[in-house]
Amino acid sequence: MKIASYNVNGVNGRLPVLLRWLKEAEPDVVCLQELKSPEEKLPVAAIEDAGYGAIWQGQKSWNGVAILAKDAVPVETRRGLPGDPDDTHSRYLEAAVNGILIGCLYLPNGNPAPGPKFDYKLKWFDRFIKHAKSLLKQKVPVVLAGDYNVMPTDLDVYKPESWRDDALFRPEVREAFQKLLKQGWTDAIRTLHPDERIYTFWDYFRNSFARNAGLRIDHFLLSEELAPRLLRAGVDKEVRGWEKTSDHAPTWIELAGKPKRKRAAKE
DNA sequence: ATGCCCGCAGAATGCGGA
Repeated sequence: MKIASYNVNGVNGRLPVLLRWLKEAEPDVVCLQELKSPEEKLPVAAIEDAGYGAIWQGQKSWNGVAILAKDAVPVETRRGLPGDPDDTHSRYLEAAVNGILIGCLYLPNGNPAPGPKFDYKLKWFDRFIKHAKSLLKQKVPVVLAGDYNVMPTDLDVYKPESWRDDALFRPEVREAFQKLLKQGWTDAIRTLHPDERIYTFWDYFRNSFARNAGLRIDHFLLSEELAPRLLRAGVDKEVRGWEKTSDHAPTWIELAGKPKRKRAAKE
């Protein structure tokens, strides 16, 4: 079973890239972030035609998350993080698919730091940590997948020195990430590739992708019930080189155990 | 120290991204 996460940076402008990647990569579950689309403009039919059931949390202009499931409809368990009824950002969706609880998140960027946006990031992170703990207590297979906007260690940044004061790398957010791991979550990519430089994002400036000046900010955290099933993890880096592509590349994990699929309609 | 390159909203630039 293959579960992917992809910050598409505008789901409508990116639809050809997304559809091509879905066809080539054939993920069973996909967490999307940064849809940047109001509810009424979400490309629901195109995703269904590609063979995916989906649940969506859109928002005009910014944010937005979705969970896609091949030949299945995700069973929604939560929409939005608990802890702040005034939070209007579309950044968290949760659903059960094939016996796995999927949390799809788009953690706030937080720049410039310090400032109100960084404060919002830290508060959101704190709410996320609390919710993650409540999920662990359920003792079920859980994956928290998405754009965390955090590089956990120096190994996750092409040039750590120049990112020290950035909202994605400041000590407060790296500590928050470590706090999550200490609850018992497994960072899937880093666990399988402990010493490898792996990036999931290359910004549009400065010819970053050609220079491989990247960041690892898209992560999969696995609960203790799910971690033993982890087989492989990787980044579909070539997608970052396509025309009209996102600044993130699709990132994925493979778990032991096939999803129950409906039989194909034709041979 | 700032812009670079992008998408979006919506009609020009401003905002947000990371």
